[in-house]
Amino acid sequence: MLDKLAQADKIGIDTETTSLDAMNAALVGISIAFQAGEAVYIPVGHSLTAAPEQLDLQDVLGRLKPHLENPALKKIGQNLKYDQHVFANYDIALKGIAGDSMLASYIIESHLGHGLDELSERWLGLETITYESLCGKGAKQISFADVAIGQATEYAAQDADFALRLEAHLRAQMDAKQLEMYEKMELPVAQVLFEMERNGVQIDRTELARQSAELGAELMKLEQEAYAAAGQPFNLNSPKQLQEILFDKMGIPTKGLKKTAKGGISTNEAVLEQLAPDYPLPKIILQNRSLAKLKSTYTDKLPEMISPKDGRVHTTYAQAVAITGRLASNNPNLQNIPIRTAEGRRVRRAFTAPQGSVIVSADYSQIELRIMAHLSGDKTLITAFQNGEDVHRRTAAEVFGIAPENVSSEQRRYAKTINFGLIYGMGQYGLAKSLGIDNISAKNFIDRYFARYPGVAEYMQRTKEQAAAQGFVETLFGRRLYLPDIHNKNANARAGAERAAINAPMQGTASDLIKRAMIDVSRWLVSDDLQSKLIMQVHDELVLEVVESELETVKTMLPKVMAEVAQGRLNVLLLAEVGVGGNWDDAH
DNA sequence: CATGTCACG
DNA sequence: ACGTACGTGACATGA
Repeated sequence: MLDKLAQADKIGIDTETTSLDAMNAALVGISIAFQAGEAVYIPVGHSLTAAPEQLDLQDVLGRLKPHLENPALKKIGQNLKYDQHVFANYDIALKGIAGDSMLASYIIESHLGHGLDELSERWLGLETITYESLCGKGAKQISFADVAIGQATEYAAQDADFALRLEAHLRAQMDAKQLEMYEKMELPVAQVLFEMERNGVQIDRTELARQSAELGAELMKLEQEAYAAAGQPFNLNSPKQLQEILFDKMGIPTKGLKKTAKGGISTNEAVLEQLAPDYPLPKIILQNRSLAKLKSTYTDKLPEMISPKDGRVHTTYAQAVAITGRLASNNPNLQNIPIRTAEGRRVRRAFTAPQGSVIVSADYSQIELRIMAHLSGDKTLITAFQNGEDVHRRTAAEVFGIAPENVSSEQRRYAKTINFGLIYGMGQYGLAKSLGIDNISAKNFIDRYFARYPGVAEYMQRTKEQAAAQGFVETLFGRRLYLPDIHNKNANARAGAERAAINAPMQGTASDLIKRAMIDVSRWLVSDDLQSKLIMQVHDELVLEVVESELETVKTMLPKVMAEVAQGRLNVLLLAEVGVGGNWDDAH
């Protein structure tokens, strides 16, 4: 096999491990495919009962390392970022990553599944051996290390083989733009994500423990208050029990209250806010919900996720989940850390930089609105951005027919709501609700908006028509977003697809742009030999850990690099705003 | 495993 | 009669 490896210029590769958590996974075996239908499996970590005879792990890795680290030997796999972490756990830097079947599928059909089993069936018509068929599922699942060598070999070798075949097949389906997105955007981004995941972020455990204790005390008080208001104890965290207390026991009228999908009366925030002026319990529940969320999801949970190896938290970025091209973050999700309320925001004080470093955050200013200005070609909107105006104020001035300096704060708020709402395809109903005005006024307001911004109205219309005619819309860089429901005979589903069609090019183009920024920032840090590192991405924001000696350089260069990613492709400027601090809150 | 709820951009 | 602004992930409950 080593002889073959020395001759090969491209291989399929896959690892079998003890865990889905890549940075803590131990190797069980490695499979390598040389061509369609030809692959080997090297067991190195099976239990003795599963594989009585195995080569020595360190010996195997020592012999493979030069090949794995050889950038000239092309590696193809399924979600190679995972395998890259596994190899990195053994001090092997996987090089020459030239293709990834998961990312290839994502480029072609972001709205469908990208699992290897599913792809093999869909594209190659090949039935796969499933992981579950070998290891079972749920509580009774066994470790891959305990799978007998015969079965393990079939399974593992097949995965490397199918990934190799699939990647070639999918690559051949791409047009020139898609191929460019794949090779120049998604594959390089995967490398940046690998680095960011590996870097992790330092979390102050003591700070979170303090907050947990405070929240715990507050929650105890609220619990007692709730029991008193309800006249009996109950589980505040149970929507079912709460519903019984409010609408059966207390007999609160349910007329006009929102229902859940299953037809019960909802106890969500909007409903409780509605009831709060008339009853004490809803207000208590609202406070309880907000604090309980902070405690269970953030202040209690994040410390559990700190790696004992380096005292840092390592998220996993999912690159092929969101149909618009956005990333998603999980285990833990670092893209939904609270910011909107003061109590929630405190969680960010626990995201810290080590001694001698600071947190630097840079976020794109109104990137989706700028993209709307570009895509619609609307002169007024574009001019406002080019002149660095306050766009919401300008919108208010246009729509209310007054001078910008005479716009009241309420008028500006209206304009801001409509500017953002349009990005999501909001209608008069939604606008009326979020502004607290009636439908007719909302309709009026929208009409005036479109009269002042005819380019935007045309864009909305054009996008819907394109979606209906082609079944997909595109981002500025040619990422395709399919809308299967655009011809659904259910009017609600169809309307939903139309709103998605309007939103997708804006959200998707913004995603493309920040992905380019991540690639460029990463290359700049390497080429300028800086120690500063990317540690998080939150859709329109990049967060870095910056050594103090590099702070001035980063403060100057980071927004510059981020603003230049669209060079020549957008008819509006991009602006990135930088903040610095000892923690993520202060960096905002 | 489904449901309801709520955190983010 | 229903739903009504797009895209995500995580938690607690309860069947």
